[in-house]
Amino acid sequence: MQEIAEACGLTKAGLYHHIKTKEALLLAIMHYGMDMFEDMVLAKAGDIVDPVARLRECMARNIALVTQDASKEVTIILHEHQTLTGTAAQEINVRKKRYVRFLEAAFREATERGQIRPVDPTLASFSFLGTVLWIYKWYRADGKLTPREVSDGMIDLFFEGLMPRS
Amino acid sequence: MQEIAEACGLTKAGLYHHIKTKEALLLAIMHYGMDMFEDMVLAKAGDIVDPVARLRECMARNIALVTQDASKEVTIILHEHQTLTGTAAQEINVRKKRYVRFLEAAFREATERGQIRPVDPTLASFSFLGTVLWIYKWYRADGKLTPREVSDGMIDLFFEGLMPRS
DNA sequence: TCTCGGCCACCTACCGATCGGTAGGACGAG
DNA sequence: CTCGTCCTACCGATCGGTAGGTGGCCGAGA
Repeated sequence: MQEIAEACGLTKAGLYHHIKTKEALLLAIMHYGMDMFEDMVLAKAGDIVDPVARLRECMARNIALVTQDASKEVTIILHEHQTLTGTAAQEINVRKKRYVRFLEAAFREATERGQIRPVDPTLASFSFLGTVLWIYKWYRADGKLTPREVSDGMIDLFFEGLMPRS
Repeated sequence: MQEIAEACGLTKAGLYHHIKTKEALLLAIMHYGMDMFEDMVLAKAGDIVDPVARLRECMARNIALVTQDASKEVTIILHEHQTLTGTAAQEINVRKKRYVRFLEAAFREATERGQIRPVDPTLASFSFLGTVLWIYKWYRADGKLTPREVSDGMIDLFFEGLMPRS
């Protein structure tokens, strides 16, 4: 809290004038991160009609978010996934679950349209999320891979698969 | 440290008789987790000749490790990935990187043999790891999915892909 | 066989530093 | 004069860690 206050150009007491507790601040940061996510991913990809195209656009935008635009704001949501307690934890979990339901619906729709093999929508969603969100653990902006290379490569792998097309 | 000592049936001073610092204890716990991982995954799957079969066995054993056998010991390595500092961080990073190199080699070998499409081995490895290791964030033993269902479903998705076989 | 010295595991009691948080006032703007 | 912002100065609790002992076990020597 000391360091956060200094970074805001305040003393600790000055910071506590604006927030009630440390956990309330974390909650506000996470809501801010979820806002950014919804603005930059769901709002842009959510109304694409074709479910596979919707999922591809979602993955591209989500990877961009994690690798560049808002890595700090978003990765804190990912890393501190067990930190909040009580109603604060529930608030964020509700917003997270909306994303999972959104992905599940897209996979289900794609299956029904016959665009993809019949797969468990839940497992497909968590596989999608693992591929995309694990990136925050290993990706470094000063590394060999550009955000674009990661994005294109991951999307190709996830949607086109490993096996040679017969 | 207080709680750990009590769980060991010791006082805090008694615990500190056995370890030097809190960080040294975390390092020891992580080495123990890496030992378990290498015993139960690499040692069992490492010498399978066929690279794709090797990767499939690896994924199955890794998912089993995260969902049942050693979730506590292994997930602490995953979650506290930025906690250690200095040489301790290096020690664990070296062991982690060995696993990444092992996966990369398998993907490269599978590509050279023509068993899979030509893909970037690094991206394929991190996609593999994301799928498998993200599980610790969402999987609950008392949930709907059994470890077996997760394992079978994830392996099918990762290796057979989403698209219908043409 | 007895005993004595040393060692090892572990304890009580405590340390300074830092933690999250607050009381009460200063100060500028309207 | 008041209201909202932000400060100085401080709080009790907890943090990681330690000094200095206590008590039991084990091997060596008489």
